[in-house]
Amino acid sequence: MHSSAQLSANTSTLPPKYSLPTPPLALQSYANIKRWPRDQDIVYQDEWAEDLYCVISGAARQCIVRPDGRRQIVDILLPGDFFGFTPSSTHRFAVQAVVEDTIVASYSRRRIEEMADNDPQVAREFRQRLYMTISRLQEHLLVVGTMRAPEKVRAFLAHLSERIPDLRNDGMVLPVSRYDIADQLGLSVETVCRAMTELKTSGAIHLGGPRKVQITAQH
Amino acid sequence: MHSSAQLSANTSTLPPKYSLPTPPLALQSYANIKRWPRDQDIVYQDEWAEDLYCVISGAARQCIVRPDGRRQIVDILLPGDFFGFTPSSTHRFAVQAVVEDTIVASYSRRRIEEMADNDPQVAREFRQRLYMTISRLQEHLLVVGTMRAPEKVRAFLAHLSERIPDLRNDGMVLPVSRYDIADQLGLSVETVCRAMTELKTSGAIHLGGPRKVQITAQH
DNA sequence: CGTGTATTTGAACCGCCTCAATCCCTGTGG
DNA sequence: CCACAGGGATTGAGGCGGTTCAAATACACG
Repeated sequence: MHSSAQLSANTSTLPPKYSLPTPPLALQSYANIKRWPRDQDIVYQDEWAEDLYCVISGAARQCIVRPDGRRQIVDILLPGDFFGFTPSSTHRFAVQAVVEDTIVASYSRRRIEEMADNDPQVAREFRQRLYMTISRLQEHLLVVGTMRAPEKVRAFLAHLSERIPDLRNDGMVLPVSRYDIADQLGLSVETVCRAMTELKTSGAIHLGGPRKVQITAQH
Repeated sequence: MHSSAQLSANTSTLPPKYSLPTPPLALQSYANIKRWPRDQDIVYQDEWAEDLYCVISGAARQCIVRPDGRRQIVDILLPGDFFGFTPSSTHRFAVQAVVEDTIVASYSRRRIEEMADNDPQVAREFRQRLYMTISRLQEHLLVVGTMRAPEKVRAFLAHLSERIPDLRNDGMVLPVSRYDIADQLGLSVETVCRAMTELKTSGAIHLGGPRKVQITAQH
């Protein structure tokens, strides 16, 4: 019954920057696992907020489409990332699978709250996740607010490479399209492309195909 | 001993959008209250993260100064807002008083965590605050990412007016300068000014002095 | 191998930034 | 009481970065 032992032991010692490696085992038995096709809505905009979610594998985007058609991505969600937090009774943002067969665990909000009430350790881990979400958002705000296009893209790639779990020696495979990058950074697709080639030319990154990026150690 | 009764009773019923009206009474006895002069650092960038904070009155900005001198404000903190959350062991961002005599309560992080462990109700309220912080950041990201200057300023004013506690009939008194607005929206001061006069001209807002703004109901 | 989508490149335009100057408001000292 | 100083706010002119529109290329899938 007391499930603390199953938790990844990293609530007092401080975890890596933006994500915890695994979904919380303590909640495993309550998880409702689903597999999602690409571009499918996992959470609809303004949907009633009954569940919380954790990405198991793949990737998702948390975004909103404004009346004028512009889309803003507020967060890219990778394995281990929770989403669905809201102070309101509905989800303000939609969440969509970015890659085919994205696997997501969902948990009854009410049940998670109950578990947190009964097990301080669960509550702690939960808070830890919330801290990381806040940290990620703030860091992203910094990028969107102060940088120019090539810098933005560089920072985006750097942050992503820190968070991507299966990082190969020859670089990473981008889970997202240029459009996704553009919509997250507040740029047009074209500008993202230009920034990308500029970074390649300047030697900041190496491109082995549009989705295969390696960040160069030095400038 | 059991302090739940003192809490503002709004953890299951859902609270207003971005802030809770009062600081949590349950923590009152542990609060370390301080008064801050304008522009003073309440939290230093990269300072060791031992405390959590709650604005009692006045206002504060959470920001960072980049190597190139550009400043980004990631959050404006008003009465009832908590700050100091971080998954790391240091504070990534500085927090400064925006208005003279800003009053801030600080709490030992460790002690708060202990209280949350012992009292589920405290933990719940705490999570609620975290949700609101996330919500505010996401909303802000939306503004910075998708809008153009006048729209940004308009949205900023709208959000602020929803959060400001002492809202007078003839509008609100801006706690922040044009520079603060600029640094939060990723604009230059001049552009903020131009946007401001444009909004005034178009009738979207009414200005009774630089710091006295009234948002017009229509358009 | 063809079709549709993603990515990349080019050219012209526009919004925002920079630089500069002026105005306004407040506080201070003569 | 007024002159002055200083910081915030505003307005103007010119340049640059990013957007938009258009087109070409690369790539994945049937």
